[in-house]
Amino acid sequence: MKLSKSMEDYLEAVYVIAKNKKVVRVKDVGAFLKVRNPSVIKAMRGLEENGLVRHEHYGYIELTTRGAEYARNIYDRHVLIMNFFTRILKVPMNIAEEDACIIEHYLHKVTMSRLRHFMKYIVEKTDFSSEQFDRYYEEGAAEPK
Amino acid sequence: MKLSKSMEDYLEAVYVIAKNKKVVRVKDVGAFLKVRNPSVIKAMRGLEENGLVRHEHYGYIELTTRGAEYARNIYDRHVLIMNFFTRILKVPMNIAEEDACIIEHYLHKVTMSRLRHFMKYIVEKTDFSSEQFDRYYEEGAAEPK
DNA sequence: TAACAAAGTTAGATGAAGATAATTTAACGG
DNA sequence: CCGTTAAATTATCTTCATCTAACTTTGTTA
Repeated sequence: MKLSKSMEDYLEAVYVIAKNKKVVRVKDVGAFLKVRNPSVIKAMRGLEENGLVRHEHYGYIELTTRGAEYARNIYDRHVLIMNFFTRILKVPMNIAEEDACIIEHYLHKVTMSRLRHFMKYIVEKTDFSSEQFDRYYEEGAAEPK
Repeated sequence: MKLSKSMEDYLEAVYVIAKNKKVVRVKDVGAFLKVRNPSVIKAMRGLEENGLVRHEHYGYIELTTRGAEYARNIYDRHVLIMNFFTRILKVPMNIAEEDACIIEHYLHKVTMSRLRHFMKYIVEKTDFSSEQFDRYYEEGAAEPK
């Protein structure tokens, strides 16, 4: 089963909030994703129909086992992409976060796998240095392409 | 002015088709993007309102100067991302193409700039070898993470 | 314990992006 | 120069993801 980007966002939000807050409420998800409550409700209904969350009427939101698996998968992608952007490319945090939030939903499994290995490889098997690259970038960024 | 992903796709399609075909027609764009003619018409109207294309009734589609600039920008992103995926990560063509088609619309200018410089840096200033990485990947891909 | 505030829910509207079906135009061959 | 066909266009519908406004429930507290 493959969710839409939007539904994946809601699922991931529940996952992330649950990691820090014990219980997850509609308004937490809304605040996290910057959407209104009715949007959250509707999304939770969709996720519930797919057996990914439980949502008690006027109550808490919880991930099912399957939901947690799916969410962890998305979140791992998020972290991997973030690491590539911030540790290798040295993109500023806030920009990396924005970019990761979107493309985490779209990159092919194969691309993710190769990216994961690439990061390991470049650190362990080459003389690449992110600090040196950063200096190189700062010097050359004026005349790009 | 920032177009939606969908509108950028249409604009880029016109640009790419125009590079190989002299004239661009509604059905060419439809075939390229795998959408029906009415969707193309509606999109062209939108691009026209933004001064990015000209579309004669029952006639050809052309980019304006501004449209060509915008389209070239998207296309350059596409090529850059494709190069990263295929030449560095060694992701198979068809997968790289799919991924690039989507994320080209979302990556921040800064991220693109850093990626561009990174590719230059890694090739010119480190001992990274894509062939060697490919071997490393094939050996290690069985036990990921 | 009544009532009030905050959170949740429902109903219904909007806008984007696509589709189908029906109509109109263009253009070419007999 | 007329008719056929392919392409373009219009009108209308669907789905998705959001919103606002109005209502209900819950839980706290005076």
